[in-house]
Amino acid sequence: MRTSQYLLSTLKETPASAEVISHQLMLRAGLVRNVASGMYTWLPTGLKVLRKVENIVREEMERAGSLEVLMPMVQPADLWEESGRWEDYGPELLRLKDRHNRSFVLGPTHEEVITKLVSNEISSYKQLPLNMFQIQTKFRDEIRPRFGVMRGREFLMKDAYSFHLGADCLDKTYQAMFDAYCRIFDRLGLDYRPVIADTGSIGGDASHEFHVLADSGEDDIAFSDVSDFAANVEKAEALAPKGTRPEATQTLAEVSTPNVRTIDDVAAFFKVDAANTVKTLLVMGVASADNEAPVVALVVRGDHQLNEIKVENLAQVATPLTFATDEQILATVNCNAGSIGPVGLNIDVIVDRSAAHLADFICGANKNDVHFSGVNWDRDATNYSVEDIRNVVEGDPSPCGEGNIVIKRGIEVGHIFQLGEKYAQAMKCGVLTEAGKNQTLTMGCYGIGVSRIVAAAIEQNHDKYGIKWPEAIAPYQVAVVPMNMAKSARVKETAETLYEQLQAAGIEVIFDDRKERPGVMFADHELMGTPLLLVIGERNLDNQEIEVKNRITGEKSLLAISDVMSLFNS
RNA sequence: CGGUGAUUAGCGCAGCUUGGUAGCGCACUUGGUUUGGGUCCAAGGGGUCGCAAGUUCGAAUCUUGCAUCACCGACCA
Repeated sequence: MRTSQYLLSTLKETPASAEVISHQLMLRAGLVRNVASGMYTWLPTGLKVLRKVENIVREEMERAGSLEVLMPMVQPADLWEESGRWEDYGPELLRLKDRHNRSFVLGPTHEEVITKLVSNEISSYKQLPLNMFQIQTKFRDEIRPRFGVMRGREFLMKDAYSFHLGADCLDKTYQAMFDAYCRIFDRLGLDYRPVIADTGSIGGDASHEFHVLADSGEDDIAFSDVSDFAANVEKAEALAPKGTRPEATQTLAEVSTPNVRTIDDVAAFFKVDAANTVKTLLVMGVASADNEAPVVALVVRGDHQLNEIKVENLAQVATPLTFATDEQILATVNCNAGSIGPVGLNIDVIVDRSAAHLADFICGANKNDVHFSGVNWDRDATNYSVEDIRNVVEGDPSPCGEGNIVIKRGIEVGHIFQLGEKYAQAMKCGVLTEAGKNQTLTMGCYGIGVSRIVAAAIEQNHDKYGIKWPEAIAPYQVAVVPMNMAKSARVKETAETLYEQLQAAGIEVIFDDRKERPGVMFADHELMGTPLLLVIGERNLDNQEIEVKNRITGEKSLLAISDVMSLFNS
């Protein structure tokens, strides 16, 4: 490609709307342009990268035995009513009507369509297992699109769905997909981790997320500093502290604490670490048949955070998690939120494992402006149950039993689920077994955010000059950059010849034939991240040499013109 | 959806307090200059100041409403 015939569209200045580095660089390097909130046009350079990611994903999915299909982006509402998600999905599902006033949705995912397809096409166990994927535009009406294509409303996704007669068969495909995902991210040249995940709203049993590690990531991942263990912080189990609880050494004391409300206040007032205090949160419990919903107390150590997912999974607590209002708090404990404590509470009290391990701690006294010190479980506070209800923090023992927890940020680029029978059951998708009986199928589903990967790759591979593409997804492998070609006939001739040779060899080459100053050309190619620059100038032509510059390492070297093709022999 | 802020040339911004000819830098066009790291000089083109209503002789500027965009929280590839 010649730059003179290309849409380079590089920007010197950073558009103000771009927050994260990948978004800034994608705009500056001319990869994408914003059309509306969360919707982007892919320019030629960006599309080349997107297609490369797509092709790696496609190749590895096919290698793993998945069959490519293409389903419509617009789907009839009937299907969604059948699965129950017309009700469940909420406003993220963009609904529309056609000219006949029939309802449709813009597909945020394709479980309904594929399950319907399989239910129509497959009737015998002999046709199973079956695994199909597509690479297609999805639309989710995100509450808050941000970070460019990282969280767009319209985005390119690879989604795969597998169908099985039983859990064993699903396990095998799940493992095959897990392995395929590892190969995909290996080939893309990304630093990633598979992590144990919450199954979220899609529901189901086993689930792993694949995260690209980057400080700008939106998810917290908990790792073991020793083993391979990695889990989403929401999912990571917080183990009980080792050993038995220390003995009580202090007596219970009531202390007047005017204007001491927050944990920080309490710790400062008593001159203790927040870890020696507990906070007590009141949330709504599950209503029984004849009663209104009761209030339930949750107790965590002052330095810990409540994990809402873990709490919602408790039988006593209402879903979704709802905090008690100030009026309900007053009615229940007769004090303000800042002075609640577990001593003498006559409601359900659920204590986190770490909080339950404390002795001689400090908590609210259920009287305004009063706290207890020297509190001890069983002696002072009784009738409670102990559960894991907090987020893990750095330094906690790893749930795998080896090492301690380290927390890093990740960008979720892939997610695999074992769905179970949820959709197959709702949409009556079954086959006749060997015994001639109808059996509902078990499903798995496997997603990869293709457009998000492009942004994630940049987050992980850039410097102050611009993008440093991993070789596998660079839009061009090499740039031919002639110095002052307009004035030097032999520079021009050498550059043209090299360009033709490289093209003839099937190498993706961009030839900067603009009448620009060298600095402009260098800046543009470094911004766009082309891995290799061939610089042709009068300076080295006397020796029949050109300069080769490696974008990733920054190394420069001289090379005989006759040896240029040897750069690409691999 | 809640909280915050923004909207003036393709991009980045000033002007608004105190109403009176719409400006700067980058980009773009033309000519010259320069040519191994975003040259320099000169001349030019480009704006219903987000939309609507109101106040006023007169509104980018004041008032009200709406829209859009972005940031902080709850959702997800």
